[in-house]
Amino acid sequence: MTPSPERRRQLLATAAEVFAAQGYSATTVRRIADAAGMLAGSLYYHFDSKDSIVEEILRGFLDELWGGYDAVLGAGLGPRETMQALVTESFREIDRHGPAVAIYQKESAALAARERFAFLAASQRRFETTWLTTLERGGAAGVFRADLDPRLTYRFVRDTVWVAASWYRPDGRHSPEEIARQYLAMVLDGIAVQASEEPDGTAQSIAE
Amino acid sequence: MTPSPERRRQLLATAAEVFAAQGYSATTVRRIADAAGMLAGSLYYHFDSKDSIVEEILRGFLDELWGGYDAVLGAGLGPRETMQALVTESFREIDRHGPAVAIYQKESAALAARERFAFLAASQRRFETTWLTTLERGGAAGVFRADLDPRLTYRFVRDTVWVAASWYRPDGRHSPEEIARQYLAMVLDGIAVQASEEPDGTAQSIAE
Amino acid sequence: MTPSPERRRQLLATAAEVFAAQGYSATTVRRIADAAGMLAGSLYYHFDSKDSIVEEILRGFLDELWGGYDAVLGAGLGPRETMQALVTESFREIDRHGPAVAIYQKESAALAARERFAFLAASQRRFETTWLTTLERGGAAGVFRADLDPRLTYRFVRDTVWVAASWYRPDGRHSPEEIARQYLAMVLDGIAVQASEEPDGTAQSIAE
Amino acid sequence: MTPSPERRRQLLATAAEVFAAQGYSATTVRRIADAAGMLAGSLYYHFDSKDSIVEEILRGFLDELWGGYDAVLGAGLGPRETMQALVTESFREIDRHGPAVAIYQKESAALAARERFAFLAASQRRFETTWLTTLERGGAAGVFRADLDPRLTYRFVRDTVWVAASWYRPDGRHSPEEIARQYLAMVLDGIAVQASEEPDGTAQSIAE
DNA sequence: CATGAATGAGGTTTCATTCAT
DNA sequence: GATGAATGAAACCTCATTCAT
Repeated sequence: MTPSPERRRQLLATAAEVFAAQGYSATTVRRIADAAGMLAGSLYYHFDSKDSIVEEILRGFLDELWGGYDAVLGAGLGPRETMQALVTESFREIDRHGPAVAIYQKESAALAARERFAFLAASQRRFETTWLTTLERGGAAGVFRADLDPRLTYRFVRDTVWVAASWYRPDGRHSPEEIARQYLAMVLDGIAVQASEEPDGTAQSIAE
Repeated sequence: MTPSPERRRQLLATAAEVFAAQGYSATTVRRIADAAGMLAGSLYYHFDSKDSIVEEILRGFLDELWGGYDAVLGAGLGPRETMQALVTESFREIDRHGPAVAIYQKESAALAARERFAFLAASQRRFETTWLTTLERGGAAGVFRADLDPRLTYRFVRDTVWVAASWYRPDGRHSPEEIARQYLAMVLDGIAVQASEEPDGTAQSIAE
Repeated sequence: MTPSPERRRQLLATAAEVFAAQGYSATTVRRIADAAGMLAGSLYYHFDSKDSIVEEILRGFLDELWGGYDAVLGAGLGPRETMQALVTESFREIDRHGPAVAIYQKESAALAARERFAFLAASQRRFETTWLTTLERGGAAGVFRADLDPRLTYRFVRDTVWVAASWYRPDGRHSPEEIARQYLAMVLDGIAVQASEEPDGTAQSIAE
Repeated sequence: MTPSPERRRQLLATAAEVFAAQGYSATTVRRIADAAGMLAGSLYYHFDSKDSIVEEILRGFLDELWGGYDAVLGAGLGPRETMQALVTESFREIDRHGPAVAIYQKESAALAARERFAFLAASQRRFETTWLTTLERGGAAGVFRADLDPRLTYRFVRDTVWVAASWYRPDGRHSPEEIARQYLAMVLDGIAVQASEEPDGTAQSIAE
């Protein structure tokens, strides 16, 4: 009836929600099965193990994300535009796969230590390189402040964006692009009123 | 239960480190005991349960933090100065009790749902009120931008600060006050070069 | 249940090989299905259960074996010739249904305790009677040594023959009759050089 | 009270009996625990896994056995005496650790395929070398028949001895040395009356 | 204070079996 | 005849917790 890959995707989505809500380790395989309307053992018809479920969730997320990032990085944009595009891309990913991003944010530090999840560590290194390069290019070009440690800035931007996955709800009133715009406004220009600033007053409340 | 509060504090510190590194649920009581150089069962001479260990860690953290926050809030500062003081206070707490903050950041969402940890939810509500009030005072006073949704800004600031606990190392080259200063520079003024800005070039690299 | 007895026989042969190689309990129904090129569930079109598969394998083996044994026992041979004929018959069975014999050898002790496999215990009793009678007839007739406990000799002969199923390969260089001949040479006359012996030098290497 | 290594040995002995009786795979960890008077989970205080239990049983058996074998092989005996000593040693091992030998006999073929049990395969190769060398020495010296394939003889002797572990009971009427003597009488001189033979009539019934 | 040994609940996983298609 | 998906029982194992010593 429903073709197999579709069922798999449903189950992965269900599992991702539970993992995101309870934490990977605190989530029992039975809770996932409950949420999917089946018995715990039945999950093993579709997946090898609990580990393989998160692995598939995280790989799917990273593959898609890097697809978007690579497109941005290959577009030959300036540093500020690159940053804007990367952040927008990230919020789109949060919009589409919020639970996967939340899992990534909360669990990858602990998981990355395990051989099976070495790809997480690899991806983290690529993130760092990507962002540092962009920030340093911006520093050299005079569009990003020179008085900030780029590694500190990198962590600031990285965490600030991903942590949004823990509260973002895709059914809110604003598109991911709109949220990205407001986030970028804060990250780039700060929340304080600047001497030269001309507030445009367009920002509105974002539903939780 | 026992006469030696110093041993207790050592054990709590050890437990906090393990919890912070592995996650609460993924940490076994035996791992804590290993790290403390004793057998798992021996921990129960000092503590009632695993839950009571995190509880004590988190209560200790929150008590200390609110001590500092209340002092700031009672000092009659302006919104910008209040914000600066709160963020500085937070980094001091990260400096002193990094693992506790990391646990709070990662686990409190899941724990808060349980009766025993209702104090976490209460504290979260107090956080929200405190920050929203400060941000709104700042908005009314014209020191914080009016074009940003305060609830979005609140989450942005909150996450941005606490998440630092996951990478901050107390043995780094900079004092928590210095890190707070740089963080505030980013949050308040952004990472982009502003038209009116006079970079002072004092920021330096912060060791991980 | 089904019209194709040939398919059934194929499946039984496949199952017997897997059981012989891995042991009955350690063999999963899925492994058998894999070896047969189908899914586990599909086996249940042909057989009622895993138990019924071994049962059929073992019954088939014992029926055929007793057919041969009964022919020998009814032929009115002397004890030494009876023994030679029984051993030869056994090696023919090993040749034709090696895996079934190996299963019988390894699993029948454990299976025989179960009601369903009572026929194994019955067959074992018949074996014992048959061999003991033959050996005792031979003792009385002076063709078998009188200084050996017949029950010990029985076990010696029985195990010595059946255990060969675990290494015998039907594609070796020697016919089962030839192997039986050499085995009988050892069992009857020993491996030591006898004072009166006239070695004929005909024995050759037997392929594994 | 009872010191730890002693408890361990008790548990291993209990486990060995159950494994020998039911087969490794068919034995549940709970059955072992039942036999030991504890709960299944409690076994894991003493052992890492079911696998590690058999491993320890088999290693213990092989270590002890090779201790005895090496002493024999280093004694500079002739081939016939070497064979007699090895068989006697084997029956002593069956006497002391019957269940371990039975497990070895029934399970080692299947287990040896697994990395963890590679030591079984190694030991099997050493067995083969040891026996083949002895048999060939005997063939060259004219004490073992030259008309038999040594590899066939090797299997015959090997199986014939070990398989006795499946019926031997240490509380029987005969010492292991006495059983070895009778077994050697059969293996060396056969069960048939030889032309030159002088039966001494000393052999008696051996209780099962 | 700490250990060694155990408990008991529950977790992940396996597996024979069923059944609609 | 076979598949795909699921069931349910039971397997192995983990782990917080207890307690006599």
